[in-house]
Amino acid sequence: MTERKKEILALSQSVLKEKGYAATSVRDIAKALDMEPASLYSHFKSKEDILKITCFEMADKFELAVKEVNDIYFNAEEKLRMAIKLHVEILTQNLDSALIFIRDWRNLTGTSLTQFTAKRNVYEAGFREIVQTGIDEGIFNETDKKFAALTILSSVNWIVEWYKPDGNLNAEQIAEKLSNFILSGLKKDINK
Amino acid sequence: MTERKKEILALSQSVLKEKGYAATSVRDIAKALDMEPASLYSHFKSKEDILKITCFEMADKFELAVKEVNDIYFNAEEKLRMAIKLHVEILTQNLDSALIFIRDWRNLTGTSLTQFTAKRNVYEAGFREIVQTGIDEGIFNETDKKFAALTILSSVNWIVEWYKPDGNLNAEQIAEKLSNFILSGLKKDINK
DNA sequence: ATTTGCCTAACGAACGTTAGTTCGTAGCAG
DNA sequence: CTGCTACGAACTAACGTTCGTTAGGCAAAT
Repeated sequence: MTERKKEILALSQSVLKEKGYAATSVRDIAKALDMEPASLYSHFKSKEDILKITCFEMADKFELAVKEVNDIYFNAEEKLRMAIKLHVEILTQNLDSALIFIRDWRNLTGTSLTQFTAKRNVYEAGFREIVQTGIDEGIFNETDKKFAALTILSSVNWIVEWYKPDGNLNAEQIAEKLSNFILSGLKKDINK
Repeated sequence: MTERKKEILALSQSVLKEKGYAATSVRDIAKALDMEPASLYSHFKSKEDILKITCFEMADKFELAVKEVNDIYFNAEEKLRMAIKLHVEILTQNLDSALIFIRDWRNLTGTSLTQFTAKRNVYEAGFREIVQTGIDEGIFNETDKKFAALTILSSVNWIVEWYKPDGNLNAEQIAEKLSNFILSGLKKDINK
């Protein structure tokens, strides 16, 4: 991928995140890039190509992160905290792509869609494995693993909806808050 | 709203939930209804009209629910459990509309968009108030209220992505699992 | 001399929407 | 009960616009 292509991709993503993939036209993207719509096709095969690259780049990052966490040995709590931290870092360092990845992947078609959901399932399975480790170690409540993994991911993913890079919380602080919340919940431990 | 209009609205929603508002054409909807695209305009002013009605009907339901919970006196934990239960019930009883409400509201334009986000803020404020009550009563951890409310709402809303009406969990069971998770987290209380 | 990056021009298809019309039926007057 | 009226709900046809995309050319960089 040439520098120019990366540049155009990044700018395209910042346009796509605004109104969503389906509601954004190739002409919208071109206008933001101050070029003609047709010129985009010197770099990308199609509009969907942009979506595909975006979604798969993000999916790869997440997949890699969760594999990394599950390979290294830690106890389950450390694993989960690390997975959440990496996840939040990926999200906040790629806010535009992340939003598109989370919100617009459904607009993929054909084999791209199939392959994407497969990748996504791998990632979710990685999270479930972490939860399972915790249950095995006896430090997590016995709970529906799938349910827990989905609930964790949903709370983490939602941050793309409200996170502002210039806000008063950085990625690490958000990750820690989230980890505490997910691990210990809202209720005070009165025995502490 | 006539019976026929309700019928058409419901069927339109079941079409819209599939590919999302922006990616669904008036012709898609008409085809599912086995009628001509133009005929839809006997019932709705525009495509956006369908989205508007859907979003505001749902917003009204949620707004009403959280008001109800905050008016009646309970302790904070009961309040939160009740709010989550009502929220899950509304979601699961209106799965199509709920998905559109959560995913597609951004496609609203002009004053509809303004009014919608205002309604949504009212609802979120209601949740924050519940969290605040818990902090005041000393049973919830002191935490960023906004952060907590958003995290709670995100985990609850995500169920529209995976909930299947014929699955092995009904709305009440989901609500209870979610409440337990949100209140106590994943970590076992070893002092119990 | 070839490649790269963008251009102009235009294609056919699909888009949301409107105008005007037809058809069945409910309500009512004779 | 019949005949007239009004209206709701659908139709056909088409509108102007926007869509994603392609073909082919041109100028600068390699």
